[in-house]
Amino acid sequence: MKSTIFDVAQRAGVSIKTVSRVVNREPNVRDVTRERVERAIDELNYRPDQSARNLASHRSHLIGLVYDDPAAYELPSSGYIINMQQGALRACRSAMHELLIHPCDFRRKNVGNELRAVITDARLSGVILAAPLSNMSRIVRAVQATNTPFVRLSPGRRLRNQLCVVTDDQQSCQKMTEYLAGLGHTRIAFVRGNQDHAAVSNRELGYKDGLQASGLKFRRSLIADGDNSFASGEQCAAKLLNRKQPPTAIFAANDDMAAGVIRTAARMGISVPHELSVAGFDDITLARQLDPTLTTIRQPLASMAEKAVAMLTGDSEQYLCVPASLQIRESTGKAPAT
Amino acid sequence: MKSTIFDVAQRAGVSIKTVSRVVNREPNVRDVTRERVERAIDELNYRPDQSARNLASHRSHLIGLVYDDPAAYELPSSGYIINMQQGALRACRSAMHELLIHPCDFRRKNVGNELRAVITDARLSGVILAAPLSNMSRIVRAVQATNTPFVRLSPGRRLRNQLCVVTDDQQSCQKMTEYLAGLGHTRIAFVRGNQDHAAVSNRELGYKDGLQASGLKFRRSLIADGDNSFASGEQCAAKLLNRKQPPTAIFAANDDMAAGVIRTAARMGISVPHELSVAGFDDITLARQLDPTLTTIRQPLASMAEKAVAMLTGDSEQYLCVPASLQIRESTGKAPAT
DNA sequence: GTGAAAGCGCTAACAC
DNA sequence: GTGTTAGCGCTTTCAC
Repeated sequence: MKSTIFDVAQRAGVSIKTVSRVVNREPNVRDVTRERVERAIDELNYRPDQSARNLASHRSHLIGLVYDDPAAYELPSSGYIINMQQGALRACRSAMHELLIHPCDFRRKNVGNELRAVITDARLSGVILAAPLSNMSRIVRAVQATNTPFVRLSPGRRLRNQLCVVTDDQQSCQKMTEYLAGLGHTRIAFVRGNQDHAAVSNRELGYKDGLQASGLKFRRSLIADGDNSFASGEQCAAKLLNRKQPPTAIFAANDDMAAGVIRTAARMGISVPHELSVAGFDDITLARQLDPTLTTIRQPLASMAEKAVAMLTGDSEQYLCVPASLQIRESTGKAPAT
Repeated sequence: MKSTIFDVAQRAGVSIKTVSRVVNREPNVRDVTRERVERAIDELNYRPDQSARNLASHRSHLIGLVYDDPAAYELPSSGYIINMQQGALRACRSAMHELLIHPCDFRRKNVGNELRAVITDARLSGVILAAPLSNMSRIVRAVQATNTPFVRLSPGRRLRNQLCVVTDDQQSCQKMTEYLAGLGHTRIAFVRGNQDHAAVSNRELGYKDGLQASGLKFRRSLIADGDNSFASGEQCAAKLLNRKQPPTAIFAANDDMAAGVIRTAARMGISVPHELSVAGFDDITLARQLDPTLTTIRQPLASMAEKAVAMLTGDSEQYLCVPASLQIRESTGKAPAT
């Protein structure tokens, strides 16, 4: 029924090693021979057995995608994960690898051991560590201990000799801030995200850069502390908008919080964007479903994951930055006339 | 470095076959022997090599989760997928299997062959086919052709001799309709979903059952045709609400469309739930973020996927129905006084 | 209850 | 350029 490398060799009149060479695209095969083998492969509908190949080669052709477990809390970040998966899958397919997903709750005591177990048990040939796990030393060390190549996604800050793929959080946030300033806003507030997530922290730096580049003064009172959740966005908005001198623009470090800001504004009878401009970061699906639709920064997660897989399966790059892009929609507009 | 079954056998003073028996929980091992082997395993930190085990046993310990590729179109169904993945992963872990995800665009010409290739190449030991792929005969046949055990999720209608896991779409929709009728609504509209998706069609049947059970007459004019998308929900709502006798309640076949209904109502200045009640199906994350929060039916996707994996890895059941549950929130209320 | 031996289908190392 | 041979680390079969 299922044909093996022997069947192919026999039919093509060559040795199994030659078949192996053809299958693995190794050199040292004459074109005629190669064609003959390929014909035999087609005729027999031969497909190499992965288990046998893995066993003999000590490699698994499996890439692990490790990310914060969404089951651990209530969060709408599913789009984030799906995007990564899509990018990673795309790259895996073209590199003849498979993808193993591994959501993982960093709050658990034993994550380190569990991670090590998964990686070694499955003999993963590479691991992708998504943010915010990528900036948690406990997690990174566990992966490192397995001696498996790994790349970190948005680790916040770069470490030498470690593969990583990032986006330009800081610069794109500077651009967004400058864009808001360009609309005439002078009191631009910023809603911080969860400080566990290093890349998100970088967004605040970009906000400050943007203020400076626009000749605006940074005011501590225009900063609010959120935790990346919708609810925290609502709370921060309430706090900011109840000030004697409320901001005319609020820039949130992620879209969920920005959505919370819009909701609170609506409840307070503040019209977006006429009285208040709101911007976010991520470009989750919700951004286009909100009313008004949300101006935000699109994080190229799928490309980032794709590049990460490529790093593990061939590309020799060590560090890659995939630029984010401003998505201007309905939630931002000219500053209201005083 | 990495220890093998030989190392364990040597240390325990037994043959490798006995170690194998212990590892695989096979019978015919004396307790003393078993303990001795287990101690050796611990001491050596032995973990069986999956590739070797798969090669020798002709099984892969891999379950494939196949679902409609979200990249194929613009859809916020990521929560749907994440939920399935979570359930499937949970069951895989307890059954010592791994999960391979495989988003797949059924609109492509070659899906059948691609699917066959993935399944046979990876030697999957089982496949889970999510809706709506589970009710597409082209897809089902392709999976069938591989002779790999598979279970269908929400296939719309049951087929004999085929494993499947469903939820009670029809009954829960009847309950929702009865609930709305119980609030005094007499003109309850229904927004149909995509007819490609058989299980979604069953929801309309439940709506009709509910009307009947409540003594209400079915009116063709209170049915609108959506396609599961947010935008189609908006359009259907506009159509329904512009009638001379508009409905006082709209029940949409999924949450995305229900969200579109709420949006349109807001734009038309119709207050939800005071002038209009709105209900959905699925209980996606968005349901709790809408304003007002959405009354809906929670589809137990994670459990369904979990049971599906269990069917493939041990459980001998053929058919399983996991009940859905009403989630009453802010978007439904008493019918307005005439 | 336990063990010996024969593969599983491939890759790696080296010979030719 | 191509073939030979020896494993990879397990499970299976069957003998004891």
